[in-house]
Amino acid sequence: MEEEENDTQRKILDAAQSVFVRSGFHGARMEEIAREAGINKALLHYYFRTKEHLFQMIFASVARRMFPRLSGILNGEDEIEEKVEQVMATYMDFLERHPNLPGFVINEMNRREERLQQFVGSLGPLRLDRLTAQIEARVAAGTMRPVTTEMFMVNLVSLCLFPFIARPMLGAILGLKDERFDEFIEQRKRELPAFFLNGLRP
Amino acid sequence: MEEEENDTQRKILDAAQSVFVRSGFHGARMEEIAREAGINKALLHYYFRTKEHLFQMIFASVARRMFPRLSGILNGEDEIEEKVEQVMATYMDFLERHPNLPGFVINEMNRREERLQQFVGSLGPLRLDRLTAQIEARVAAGTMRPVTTEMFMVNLVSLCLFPFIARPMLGAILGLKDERFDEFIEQRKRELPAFFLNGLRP
DNA sequence: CTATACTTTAACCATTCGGTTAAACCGGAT
DNA sequence: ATCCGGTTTAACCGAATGGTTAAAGTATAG
Repeated sequence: MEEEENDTQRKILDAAQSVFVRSGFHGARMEEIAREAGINKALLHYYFRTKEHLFQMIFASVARRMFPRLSGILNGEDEIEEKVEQVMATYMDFLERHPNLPGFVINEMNRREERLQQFVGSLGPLRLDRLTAQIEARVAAGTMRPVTTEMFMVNLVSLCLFPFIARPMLGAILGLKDERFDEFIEQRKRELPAFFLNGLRP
Repeated sequence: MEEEENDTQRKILDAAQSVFVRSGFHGARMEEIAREAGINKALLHYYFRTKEHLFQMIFASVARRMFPRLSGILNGEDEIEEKVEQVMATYMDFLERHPNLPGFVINEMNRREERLQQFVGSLGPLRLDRLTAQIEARVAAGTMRPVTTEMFMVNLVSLCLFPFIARPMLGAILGLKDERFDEFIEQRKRELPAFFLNGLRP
């Protein structure tokens, strides 16, 4: 009785995500998805009519997971220092487990404007008023240099996300491959909050 | 007599870069490149035998321009503060003029390992020993918190590059579109060096 | 038993796309 | 006049690919 959302469908979605993320929409082959799901093309189309349709499922699902629980932390009651530490830890832990989701999402968004809507739609509403209030209070008190919430957020996300998006490039330029890269990330997790918070001191 | 490297060839390369950067290797269509160059498919293959061949030209050329003159500045004689300001200014000016080159390069590198070689080959040798010496001196003097040259570089590049790579995403999340985005970047150019340098204070 | 949903097999269609070919055209250099 | 490289036109090829179809097998629930 349709218990657990159907095993085959699950296998298809997993395979599709793997292939789409690895190859992008244009590079992905339906045949490959079928093979990786352990089924055949006919059944694939039986479940998901078109490539476009399947892709949209995957994209929405991946986009939804791109910022895991950060919104809650950022608009919570903790002090800024606490928030920054928690967000960075949470986010980089997540990225270590899913290192190539962001590159996929960002790239597909660059290619087709329509995906923007899907992306926005998949996001919970981003409420940052409490964070903004905290920042403004600090600035007014002179304990933080003037900074907009936008700038704050972009810096935060840049520092977390970029190394994963550009991983092969960093590998090539700085010789950060595999284990070296993992070490690098571990070190980064330790240093980044202090670096970021320090940068905001007046 | 073969004056200026051939006009048609130039037009083809320009069109190819435009299309490849916009659509990626798999998304790009030879027909479209021909059209955008104002010629036809036959002539396109007359100049560049295969899509792969044409792509490699473009990729190498674009990769070569991805870090314009940063190496020279970073290993120069100036003080670190001066270097950081110059690098950020130079780089972000460049990125304002070529906002989508990095996304293209990084993405293609993510898709096919072989491109790493091409990328590395297109880079001048990256010498950072003088910068490293400066950092170490500062750290030893207690005027800078301990940081590796790698971490220094990744932070620097992250903060400059990421907003351009993720431009549509930032547009969607933070409402930074077009003019707003340009303003944002201008503001960023002013604030970023101080933020970065400040982050390294002990 | 039988209806129904799931699954396989295998062939097939239409389109797209990279790439080729052949013929003719054109302009400038010799 | 002729030669030649660049250029166009237009047709064509072959492979890959998204998608369809028909027929048959399997399982399970009623």
